[in-house]
Amino acid sequence: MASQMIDDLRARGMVAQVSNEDELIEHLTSGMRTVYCGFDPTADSLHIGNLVPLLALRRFQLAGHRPVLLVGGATGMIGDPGGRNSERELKPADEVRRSVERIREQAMQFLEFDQVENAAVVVNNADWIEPLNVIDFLRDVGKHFSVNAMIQKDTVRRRLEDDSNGISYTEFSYSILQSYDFVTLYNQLNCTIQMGGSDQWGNITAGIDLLRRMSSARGFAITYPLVTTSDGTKFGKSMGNAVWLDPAQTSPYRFYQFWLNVTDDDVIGYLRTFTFLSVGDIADIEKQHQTDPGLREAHRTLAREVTRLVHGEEGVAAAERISDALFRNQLTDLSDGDLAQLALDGMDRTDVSNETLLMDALVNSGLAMTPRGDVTRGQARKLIEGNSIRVNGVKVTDVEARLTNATSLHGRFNVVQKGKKNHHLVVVGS
RNA sequence: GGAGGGGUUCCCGAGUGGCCAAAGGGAUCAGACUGUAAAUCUGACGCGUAAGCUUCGGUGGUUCGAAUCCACCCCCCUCCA
Repeated sequence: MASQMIDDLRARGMVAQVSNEDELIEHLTSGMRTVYCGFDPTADSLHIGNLVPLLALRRFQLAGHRPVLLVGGATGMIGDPGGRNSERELKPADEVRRSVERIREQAMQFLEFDQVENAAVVVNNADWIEPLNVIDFLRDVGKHFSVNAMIQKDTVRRRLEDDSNGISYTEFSYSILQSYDFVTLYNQLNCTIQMGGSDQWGNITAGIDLLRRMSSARGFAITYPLVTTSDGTKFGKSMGNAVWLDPAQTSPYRFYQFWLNVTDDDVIGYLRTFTFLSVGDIADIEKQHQTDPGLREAHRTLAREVTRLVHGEEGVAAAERISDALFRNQLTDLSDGDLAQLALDGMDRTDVSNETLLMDALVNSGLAMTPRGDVTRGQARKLIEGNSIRVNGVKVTDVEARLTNATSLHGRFNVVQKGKKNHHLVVVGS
Protein backbone atom coordinates (compact mmCIF):
# COMPACT_ATOMS: atom_id res chain seq x y z
CA MET A 1 0.00 0.00 0.00
CA ALA A 2 2.51 2.53 1.14
CA SER A 3 5.21 1.56 -1.28
CA GLN A 4 2.63 1.89 -3.99
CA MET A 5 2.16 5.38 -2.76
CA ILE A 6 5.69 6.39 -3.64
CA ASP A 7 5.29 4.64 -6.97
CA ASP A 8 2.11 6.54 -7.59
CA LEU A 9 3.73 9.86 -6.74
CA ARG A 10 6.53 8.99 -9.04
CA ALA A 11 4.18 8.04 -11.85
CA ARG A 12 2.61 11.44 -11.42
CA GLY A 13 5.96 13.11 -11.82
CA MET A 14 5.76 14.43 -8.31
CA VAL A 15 9.02 13.11 -6.98
CA ALA A 16 12.20 15.04 -7.55
CA GLN A 17 14.40 13.54 -4.88
CA VAL A 18 13.98 11.07 -2.07
CA SER A 19 16.45 10.38 0.69
CA ASN A 20 17.20 6.74 1.03
CA GLU A 21 14.27 5.36 -0.90
CA ASP A 22 14.47 1.74 0.25
CA GLU A 23 14.40 2.69 3.88
CA LEU A 24 11.69 5.24 3.32
CA ILE A 25 9.44 2.69 1.65
CA GLU A 26 10.06 0.28 4.48
CA HIS A 27 9.32 3.09 6.92
CA LEU A 28 6.06 3.97 5.21
CA THR A 29 4.97 0.36 4.90
CA SER A 30 5.53 -0.54 8.50
CA GLY A 31 3.11 1.85 10.14
CA MET A 32 1.38 5.16 10.24
CA ARG A 33 3.94 7.87 9.76
CA THR A 34 3.80 11.59 10.18
CA VAL A 35 4.73 13.86 7.27
CA TYR A 36 5.07 17.59 7.34
CA CYS A 37 5.34 20.34 4.82
CA GLY A 38 5.82 23.99 5.55
CA PHE A 39 4.11 27.00 3.98
CA ASP A 40 5.57 30.42 4.51
CA PRO A 41 3.10 33.28 4.67
CA THR A 42 4.48 35.35 1.82
CA ALA A 43 1.00 36.55 0.83
CA ASP A 44 -2.41 36.54 2.38
CA SER A 45 -3.62 33.76 0.16
CA LEU A 46 -2.19 30.55 -1.17
CA HIS A 47 -1.86 30.25 -4.92
CA ILE A 48 -1.98 27.32 -7.27
CA GLY A 49 1.72 26.63 -6.83
CA ASN A 50 0.96 25.70 -3.25
CA LEU A 51 -1.56 23.20 -4.47
CA VAL A 52 1.16 20.68 -5.23
CA PRO A 53 2.33 20.14 -1.65
CA LEU A 54 -1.20 20.53 -0.32
CA LEU A 55 -2.48 17.75 -2.52
CA ALA A 56 0.59 15.69 -1.80
CA LEU A 57 -0.15 15.90 1.92
CA ARG A 58 -3.63 14.74 1.15
CA ARG A 59 -2.26 11.83 -0.84
CA PHE A 60 -0.26 10.84 2.21
CA GLN A 61 -3.35 11.04 4.35
CA LEU A 62 -5.34 8.94 1.92
CA ALA A 63 -2.55 6.37 2.14
CA GLY A 64 -3.05 6.22 5.89
CA HIS A 65 -0.41 8.61 7.14
CA ARG A 66 -0.77 11.69 9.24
CA PRO A 67 -0.15 15.01 7.50
CA VAL A 68 1.14 18.00 9.40
CA LEU A 69 0.67 21.38 7.88
CA LEU A 70 3.17 23.84 9.19
CA VAL A 71 2.53 27.52 8.73
CA GLY A 72 5.71 29.51 8.93
CA GLY A 73 4.73 32.27 11.30
CA ALA A 74 8.35 32.51 12.38
CA THR A 75 10.27 31.56 9.25
CA GLY A 76 7.99 33.86 7.25
CA MET A 77 9.48 36.70 9.24
CA ILE A 78 12.93 35.76 7.99
CA GLY A 79 12.58 34.80 4.35
CA ASP A 80 13.95 31.75 2.62
CA PRO A 81 16.94 32.45 0.39
CA GLY A 82 16.13 29.31 -1.61
CA GLY A 83 15.02 29.78 -5.18
CA ARG A 84 15.79 33.45 -5.12
CA ASN A 85 18.66 35.44 -6.42
CA SER A 86 18.16 38.50 -4.32
CA GLU A 87 17.46 39.38 -0.74
CA ARG A 88 13.86 39.31 0.35
CA GLU A 89 12.15 42.30 1.76
CA LEU A 90 11.04 41.67 5.28
CA LYS A 91 7.30 41.81 5.76
CA PRO A 92 5.82 43.78 8.62
CA ALA A 93 5.10 41.51 11.57
CA ASP A 94 1.37 42.15 11.72
CA GLU A 95 1.07 41.44 8.02
CA VAL A 96 2.74 38.10 8.52
CA ARG A 97 0.40 37.28 11.39
CA ARG A 98 -2.61 38.10 9.28
CA SER A 99 -1.34 35.95 6.43
CA VAL A 100 -0.72 33.05 8.78
CA GLU A 101 -4.37 33.04 9.78
CA ARG A 102 -5.71 33.24 6.26
CA ILE A 103 -3.39 30.55 4.98
CA ARG A 104 -4.18 28.25 7.83
CA GLU A 105 -7.87 28.44 7.05
CA GLN A 106 -7.41 27.98 3.34
CA ALA A 107 -5.13 25.02 3.66
CA MET A 108 -7.34 23.19 6.10
CA GLN A 109 -10.01 22.43 3.52
CA PHE A 110 -7.72 19.98 1.78
CA LEU A 111 -7.21 17.66 4.72
CA GLU A 112 -9.31 15.61 7.11
CA PHE A 113 -9.17 16.77 10.70
CA ASP A 114 -11.88 14.82 12.42
CA GLN A 115 -12.93 11.34 13.13
CA VAL A 116 -9.96 9.63 11.65
CA GLU A 117 -7.04 8.20 13.50
CA ASN A 118 -4.61 9.90 11.17
CA ALA A 119 -6.27 13.28 11.55
CA ALA A 120 -4.28 16.15 10.12
CA VAL A 121 -2.57 18.65 12.38
CA VAL A 122 -1.87 22.32 11.79
CA VAL A 123 1.03 23.96 13.59
CA ASN A 124 2.72 27.33 13.53
CA ASN A 125 6.45 27.42 14.05
CA ALA A 126 6.18 30.80 15.74
CA ASP A 127 4.90 28.80 18.72
CA TRP A 128 8.30 27.29 19.38
CA ILE A 129 10.67 29.68 17.67
CA GLU A 130 9.47 32.92 19.21
CA PRO A 131 10.06 31.77 22.80
CA LEU A 132 13.67 30.87 22.02
CA ASN A 133 16.28 33.13 23.45
CA VAL A 134 19.42 33.83 21.54
CA ILE A 135 21.91 32.31 23.94
CA ASP A 136 20.07 29.02 24.26
CA PHE A 137 19.49 28.88 20.55
CA LEU A 138 23.13 29.43 19.72
CA ARG A 139 24.30 26.95 22.36
CA ASP A 140 21.76 24.20 21.76
CA VAL A 141 21.02 24.44 18.08
CA GLY A 142 23.69 26.57 16.47
CA LYS A 143 26.47 24.39 17.81
CA HIS A 144 25.35 21.57 15.56
CA PHE A 145 25.76 23.56 12.39
CA SER A 146 28.99 23.85 10.52
CA VAL A 147 29.24 27.04 8.58
CA ASN A 148 31.68 25.25 6.33
CA ALA A 149 28.91 22.90 5.35
CA MET A 150 26.23 25.53 5.15
CA ILE A 151 28.06 27.59 2.59
CA GLN A 152 28.28 24.55 0.38
CA LYS A 153 24.51 24.41 0.00
CA ASP A 154 23.44 25.37 -3.46
CA THR A 155 21.06 28.10 -2.53
CA VAL A 156 23.62 29.80 -0.33
CA ARG A 157 26.53 29.31 -2.65
CA ARG A 158 24.74 30.86 -5.56
CA ARG A 159 24.22 33.99 -3.55
CA LEU A 160 27.81 34.04 -2.35
CA GLU A 161 29.07 33.81 -5.90
CA ASP A 162 26.78 36.43 -7.31
CA ASP A 163 28.56 39.76 -7.49
CA SER A 164 25.52 41.92 -7.59
CA ASN A 165 23.72 40.36 -4.67
CA GLY A 166 24.97 39.01 -1.40
CA ILE A 167 23.15 37.20 1.32
CA SER A 168 22.37 38.59 4.72
CA TYR A 169 23.02 36.70 7.93
CA THR A 170 19.27 36.69 8.45
CA GLU A 171 18.54 34.69 5.35
CA PHE A 172 21.60 32.59 5.88
CA SER A 173 20.06 31.45 9.16
CA TYR A 174 16.83 30.36 7.59
CA SER A 175 17.86 26.80 7.12
CA ILE A 176 18.76 26.47 10.80
CA LEU A 177 15.27 27.48 11.81
CA GLN A 178 13.72 25.09 9.36
CA SER A 179 15.91 22.30 10.68
CA TYR A 180 14.85 23.13 14.18
CA ASP A 181 11.22 22.84 13.05
CA PHE A 182 11.84 19.30 11.97
CA VAL A 183 13.38 18.39 15.33
CA THR A 184 10.52 20.02 17.19
CA LEU A 185 7.90 18.20 15.17
CA TYR A 186 9.74 14.96 15.75
CA ASN A 187 9.68 15.54 19.48
CA GLN A 188 6.08 16.70 19.60
CA LEU A 189 4.42 14.54 16.99
CA ASN A 190 6.95 11.91 16.10
CA CYS A 191 7.19 13.41 12.66
CA THR A 192 9.85 11.70 10.58
CA ILE A 193 9.29 12.85 7.03
CA GLN A 194 9.55 16.29 5.55
CA MET A 195 8.29 17.17 2.14
CA GLY A 196 9.01 20.28 0.11
CA GLY A 197 9.82 21.65 -3.30
CA SER A 198 13.06 20.60 -4.89
CA ASP A 199 14.55 23.94 -3.89
CA GLN A 200 14.04 22.83 -0.29
CA TRP A 201 16.32 19.83 -0.56
CA GLY A 202 19.20 21.52 1.19
CA ASN A 203 17.03 22.77 4.00
CA ILE A 204 15.41 19.42 4.51
CA THR A 205 18.62 17.43 4.58
CA ALA A 206 20.01 19.95 7.04
CA GLY A 207 17.02 19.09 9.18
CA ILE A 208 17.72 15.40 8.88
CA ASP A 209 21.26 16.00 10.08
CA LEU A 210 20.08 18.03 13.03
CA LEU A 211 17.51 15.40 13.91
CA ARG A 212 20.23 12.79 14.06
CA ARG A 213 22.46 14.96 16.22
CA MET A 214 19.88 16.26 18.65
CA SER A 215 17.52 13.33 18.87
CA SER A 216 19.45 10.43 17.39
CA ALA A 217 16.53 9.91 15.08
CA ARG A 218 16.22 9.02 11.44
CA GLY A 219 14.44 11.51 9.22
CA PHE A 220 13.44 11.34 5.59
CA ALA A 221 13.18 13.86 2.82
CA ILE A 222 10.98 13.85 -0.21
CA THR A 223 10.86 16.68 -2.67
CA TYR A 224 8.61 17.41 -5.62
CA PRO A 225 9.77 19.17 -8.76
CA LEU A 226 8.82 22.79 -9.01
CA VAL A 227 6.02 23.12 -11.49
CA THR A 228 7.10 24.52 -14.80
CA THR A 229 5.40 25.38 -18.02
CA SER A 230 6.62 23.90 -21.26
CA ASP A 231 7.05 27.29 -22.87
CA GLY A 232 9.14 28.71 -20.10
CA THR A 233 6.70 31.27 -18.79
CA LYS A 234 6.02 31.44 -15.11
CA PHE A 235 3.57 28.90 -13.85
CA GLY A 236 0.51 30.16 -12.07
CA LYS A 237 0.16 33.50 -13.73
CA SER A 238 -2.93 34.48 -15.56
CA MET A 239 -2.89 37.80 -17.38
CA GLY A 240 0.23 38.54 -15.42
CA ASN A 241 -1.53 38.00 -12.13
CA ALA A 242 -1.09 35.10 -9.79
CA VAL A 243 -3.89 32.57 -9.67
CA TRP A 244 -5.01 32.53 -6.06
CA LEU A 245 -7.03 29.98 -4.19
CA ASP A 246 -9.01 32.71 -2.49
CA PRO A 247 -12.22 33.14 -4.54
CA ALA A 248 -12.27 36.82 -3.67
CA GLN A 249 -8.95 37.28 -5.42
CA THR A 250 -9.40 34.84 -8.28
CA SER A 251 -13.01 34.01 -9.03
CA PRO A 252 -13.90 30.36 -9.65
CA TYR A 253 -14.60 31.32 -13.25
CA ARG A 254 -11.13 32.76 -13.73
CA PHE A 255 -9.67 29.84 -11.89
CA TYR A 256 -11.46 27.43 -14.19
CA GLN A 257 -10.39 29.38 -17.23
CA PHE A 258 -6.77 29.30 -16.16
CA TRP A 259 -6.74 25.52 -16.30
CA LEU A 260 -8.79 25.41 -19.47
CA ASN A 261 -6.16 27.57 -21.18
CA VAL A 262 -3.14 25.57 -20.20
CA THR A 263 -1.04 24.70 -23.24
CA ASP A 264 -1.44 21.26 -24.75
CA ASP A 265 2.02 20.19 -23.76
CA ASP A 266 1.26 20.68 -20.10
CA VAL A 267 -2.26 19.45 -19.73
CA ILE A 268 -1.56 15.77 -19.13
CA GLY A 269 1.19 16.46 -16.63
CA TYR A 270 -1.09 18.79 -14.74
CA LEU A 271 -3.82 16.19 -14.65
CA ARG A 272 -1.37 13.90 -12.94
CA THR A 273 -0.16 16.48 -10.47
CA PHE A 274 -3.30 18.42 -9.66
CA THR A 275 -6.07 15.84 -9.72
CA PHE A 276 -6.85 12.60 -7.94
CA LEU A 277 -7.78 10.79 -11.14
CA SER A 278 -5.91 7.53 -11.36
CA VAL A 279 -2.82 7.33 -13.49
CA GLY A 280 -4.67 4.80 -15.65
CA ASP A 281 -7.63 7.08 -16.28
CA ILE A 282 -5.27 9.87 -17.16
CA ALA A 283 -3.57 7.63 -19.70
CA ASP A 284 -6.95 7.12 -21.37
CA ILE A 285 -7.54 10.83 -21.45
CA GLU A 286 -4.11 11.31 -22.94
CA LYS A 287 -4.87 8.90 -25.74
CA GLN A 288 -8.10 10.72 -26.44
CA HIS A 289 -6.31 14.04 -26.36
CA GLN A 290 -3.73 12.91 -28.87
CA THR A 291 -6.41 11.61 -31.20
CA ASP A 292 -8.29 14.87 -31.21
CA PRO A 293 -6.65 17.71 -29.34
CA GLY A 294 -9.12 20.17 -30.81
CA LEU A 295 -11.84 18.71 -28.65
CA ARG A 296 -10.00 19.85 -25.55
CA GLU A 297 -11.43 17.10 -23.41
CA ALA A 298 -8.28 16.88 -21.35
CA HIS A 299 -8.48 20.59 -20.65
CA ARG A 300 -12.11 20.42 -19.68
CA THR A 301 -11.44 17.56 -17.31
CA LEU A 302 -8.48 19.34 -15.76
CA ALA A 303 -10.40 22.56 -15.26
CA ARG A 304 -13.40 20.80 -13.81
CA GLU A 305 -11.42 18.58 -11.45
CA VAL A 306 -9.15 21.23 -10.02
CA THR A 307 -11.93 23.78 -9.70
CA ARG A 308 -13.96 21.20 -7.83
CA LEU A 309 -11.10 20.55 -5.42
CA VAL A 310 -10.69 24.20 -4.61
CA HIS A 311 -14.13 25.73 -5.07
CA GLY A 312 -16.43 22.75 -4.85
CA GLU A 313 -19.24 21.60 -7.09
CA GLU A 314 -20.91 25.00 -6.96
CA GLY A 315 -17.76 26.71 -8.12
CA VAL A 316 -17.57 24.38 -11.10
CA ALA A 317 -21.22 24.98 -11.97
CA ALA A 318 -20.83 28.75 -11.82
CA ALA A 319 -17.63 28.67 -13.84
CA GLU A 320 -19.18 26.47 -16.50
CA ARG A 321 -22.32 28.59 -16.73
CA ILE A 322 -20.23 31.66 -17.39
CA SER A 323 -17.93 29.84 -19.79
CA ASP A 324 -20.81 28.46 -21.81
CA ALA A 325 -22.50 31.82 -21.99
CA LEU A 326 -19.39 33.61 -23.15
CA PHE A 327 -17.80 31.06 -25.43
CA ARG A 328 -20.56 28.80 -26.67
CA ASN A 329 -23.79 30.69 -26.93
CA GLN A 330 -24.92 33.74 -28.79
CA LEU A 331 -24.94 36.51 -26.25
CA THR A 332 -28.14 37.85 -27.70
CA ASP A 333 -29.88 34.57 -26.92
CA LEU A 334 -29.33 35.00 -23.21
CA SER A 335 -32.37 35.93 -21.20
CA ASP A 336 -32.59 38.62 -18.60
CA GLY A 337 -32.36 35.91 -15.95
CA ASP A 338 -29.35 34.26 -17.57
CA LEU A 339 -27.45 37.52 -17.50
CA ALA A 340 -28.43 38.23 -13.93
CA GLN A 341 -27.19 34.77 -13.03
CA LEU A 342 -23.78 35.51 -14.55
CA ALA A 343 -23.39 38.40 -12.16
CA LEU A 344 -24.35 36.13 -9.28
CA ASP A 345 -21.91 33.51 -10.49
CA GLY A 346 -19.08 35.93 -9.96
CA MET A 347 -18.47 37.29 -13.41
CA ASP A 348 -16.58 40.56 -13.20
CA ARG A 349 -19.12 43.31 -13.10
CA THR A 350 -19.25 47.09 -13.09
CA ASP A 351 -22.25 49.35 -12.74
CA VAL A 352 -22.38 52.56 -14.74
CA SER A 353 -24.98 55.18 -15.41
CA ASN A 354 -26.97 55.59 -18.63
CA GLU A 355 -25.07 57.25 -21.47
CA THR A 356 -21.66 56.30 -20.20
CA LEU A 357 -18.81 56.58 -22.68
CA LEU A 358 -17.45 53.17 -23.57
CA MET A 359 -14.00 54.57 -22.83
CA ASP A 360 -15.05 55.36 -19.28
CA ALA A 361 -16.56 51.93 -18.85
CA LEU A 362 -13.27 50.38 -19.95
CA VAL A 363 -11.45 52.42 -17.36
CA ASN A 364 -13.94 51.83 -14.55
CA SER A 365 -14.03 48.12 -15.18
CA GLY A 366 -10.27 47.87 -15.21
CA LEU A 367 -10.22 46.40 -18.71
CA ALA A 368 -8.11 49.31 -19.94
CA MET A 369 -5.04 47.99 -18.22
CA THR A 370 -1.70 48.80 -19.80
CA PRO A 371 0.91 46.09 -20.23
CA ARG A 372 2.51 47.66 -17.22
CA GLY A 373 -0.48 47.30 -14.99
CA ASP A 374 -1.94 50.79 -14.84
CA VAL A 375 -5.46 51.56 -15.91
CA THR A 376 -5.48 54.58 -18.20
CA ARG A 377 -7.71 56.38 -20.62
CA GLY A 378 -4.98 56.22 -23.21
CA GLN A 379 -5.06 52.47 -23.08
CA ALA A 380 -8.84 52.48 -23.38
CA ARG A 381 -8.49 54.59 -26.50
CA LYS A 382 -5.81 52.38 -27.96
CA LEU A 383 -7.88 49.28 -27.38
CA ILE A 384 -10.90 50.74 -29.12
CA GLU A 385 -8.84 52.14 -31.99
CA GLY A 386 -6.84 48.94 -32.13
CA ASN A 387 -9.88 46.85 -32.92
CA SER A 388 -9.78 44.95 -29.63
CA ILE A 389 -13.16 45.72 -28.10
CA ARG A 390 -16.53 44.13 -28.60
CA VAL A 391 -19.75 45.03 -26.91
CA ASN A 392 -22.35 42.28 -26.85
CA GLY A 393 -20.43 40.48 -29.53
CA VAL A 394 -20.10 43.43 -31.91
CA LYS A 395 -16.79 45.14 -32.63
CA VAL A 396 -16.72 48.76 -31.58
CA THR A 397 -14.05 51.03 -33.01
CA ASP A 398 -15.65 54.39 -32.30
CA VAL A 399 -13.95 56.14 -29.43
CA GLU A 400 -17.07 58.20 -28.88
CA ALA A 401 -19.33 55.17 -28.46
CA ARG A 402 -21.67 55.20 -25.48
CA LEU A 403 -23.41 52.54 -23.47
CA THR A 404 -27.06 53.35 -23.03
CA ASN A 405 -30.23 51.58 -21.96
CA ALA A 406 -31.19 51.47 -25.61
CA THR A 407 -28.06 49.65 -26.75
CA SER A 408 -27.95 47.23 -23.83
CA LEU A 409 -29.29 43.70 -23.70
CA HIS A 410 -32.59 43.75 -21.84
CA GLY A 411 -32.10 47.42 -21.29
CA ARG A 412 -29.13 47.16 -18.97
CA PHE A 413 -26.60 44.40 -19.65
CA ASN A 414 -23.48 44.80 -21.74
CA VAL A 415 -20.90 42.12 -22.15
CA VAL A 416 -17.79 44.13 -22.87
CA GLN A 417 -15.06 42.01 -24.34
CA LYS A 418 -11.41 42.88 -24.62
CA GLY A 419 -9.50 40.61 -26.89
CA LYS A 420 -10.67 37.06 -27.06
CA LYS A 421 -10.85 36.04 -23.48
CA ASN A 422 -11.55 39.00 -21.26
CA HIS A 423 -15.19 39.60 -20.59
CA HIS A 424 -16.73 42.07 -18.24
CA LEU A 425 -20.36 42.63 -17.45
CA VAL A 426 -21.19 46.30 -17.54
CA VAL A 427 -24.62 47.07 -16.15
CA VAL A 428 -26.21 50.33 -17.19
CA GLY A 429 -28.38 52.06 -14.60
CA SER A 430 -30.92 54.72 -15.42
C1' G B 1 37.05 52.72 9.01
C1' G B 2 40.05 52.00 4.03
C1' A B 3 40.31 50.58 -1.39
C1' G B 4 37.58 49.37 -5.63
C1' G B 5 32.91 48.25 -8.44
C1' G B 6 27.79 49.44 -9.06
C1' G B 7 22.44 51.76 -8.78
C1' U B 8 18.91 53.29 -16.28
C1' U B 9 11.90 52.72 -18.03
C1' C B 10 8.25 45.52 -15.33
C1' C B 11 13.15 42.36 -15.80
C1' C B 12 17.99 41.87 -18.22
C1' G B 13 20.94 45.37 -20.48
C1' A B 14 23.02 49.52 -24.00
C1' G B 15 23.77 54.63 -23.50
C1' U B 16 29.27 58.88 -20.87
C1' G B 17 26.85 66.67 -22.91
C1' G B 18 22.32 67.84 -27.67
C1' C B 19 20.06 63.39 -32.95
C1' C B 20 17.26 60.22 -25.66
C1' A B 21 11.04 58.92 -23.47
C1' A B 22 16.27 56.64 -23.80
C1' A B 23 19.27 50.75 -28.52
C1' G B 24 18.55 45.46 -28.06
C1' G B 25 16.34 41.21 -25.75
C1' G B 26 12.69 39.12 -22.45
C1' A B 27 8.00 39.57 -20.19
C1' U B 28 3.21 41.68 -20.95
C1' C B 29 -1.23 43.42 -23.92
C1' A B 30 -3.71 43.45 -28.61
C1' G B 31 -4.52 42.03 -34.16
C1' A B 32 -4.19 37.87 -37.88
C1' C B 33 -4.09 32.43 -38.07
C1' U B 34 -6.27 28.38 -34.85
C1' G B 35 -8.89 24.43 -31.24
C1' U B 36 -10.69 29.61 -25.56
C1' A B 37 -3.75 25.33 -27.76
C1' A B 38 1.34 25.98 -29.58
C1' A B 39 4.40 28.10 -33.19
C1' U B 40 4.50 32.22 -36.49
C1' C B 41 3.71 37.15 -38.40
C1' U B 42 2.00 42.37 -37.14
C1' G B 43 1.14 46.38 -33.77
C1' A B 44 1.46 48.50 -28.75
C1' C B 45 4.46 48.88 -24.55
C1' G B 46 5.88 56.48 -19.00
C1' C B 47 1.19 59.96 -18.88
C1' G B 48 -1.77 62.89 -22.25
C1' U B 49 -6.66 63.39 -28.12
C1' A B 50 -2.87 66.97 -28.73
C1' A B 51 0.27 70.93 -27.43
C1' G B 52 2.95 69.15 -23.84
C1' C B 53 4.23 66.94 -19.13
C1' U B 54 6.98 63.56 -15.79
C1' U B 55 11.37 59.72 -15.91
C1' C B 56 17.51 57.25 -15.75
C1' G B 57 19.13 56.09 -6.58
C1' G B 58 18.46 61.35 -3.79
C1' U B 59 19.53 66.60 -3.28
C1' G B 60 21.97 70.71 -5.03
C1' G B 61 25.28 72.75 -8.91
C1' U B 62 27.92 73.65 -13.91
C1' U B 63 25.82 74.50 -18.91
C1' C B 64 21.87 77.58 -23.93
C1' G B 65 21.20 72.20 -23.03
C1' A B 66 22.58 66.52 -18.42
C1' A B 67 20.79 59.70 -17.84
C1' U B 68 25.57 61.52 -19.29
C1' C B 69 30.02 66.65 -16.00
C1' C B 70 30.82 68.43 -10.51
C1' A B 71 29.61 68.24 -4.97
C1' C B 72 27.33 66.04 -1.05
C1' C B 73 24.11 62.12 0.59
C1' C B 74 21.59 57.15 0.45
C1' C B 75 21.66 51.98 -0.94
C1' C B 76 24.05 47.36 -2.98
C1' C B 77 28.47 44.23 -4.10
C1' U B 78 33.84 42.67 -3.59
C1' C B 79 38.40 42.91 -1.01
C1' C B 80 41.23 44.90 3.24
C1' A B 81 41.06 46.43 8.53
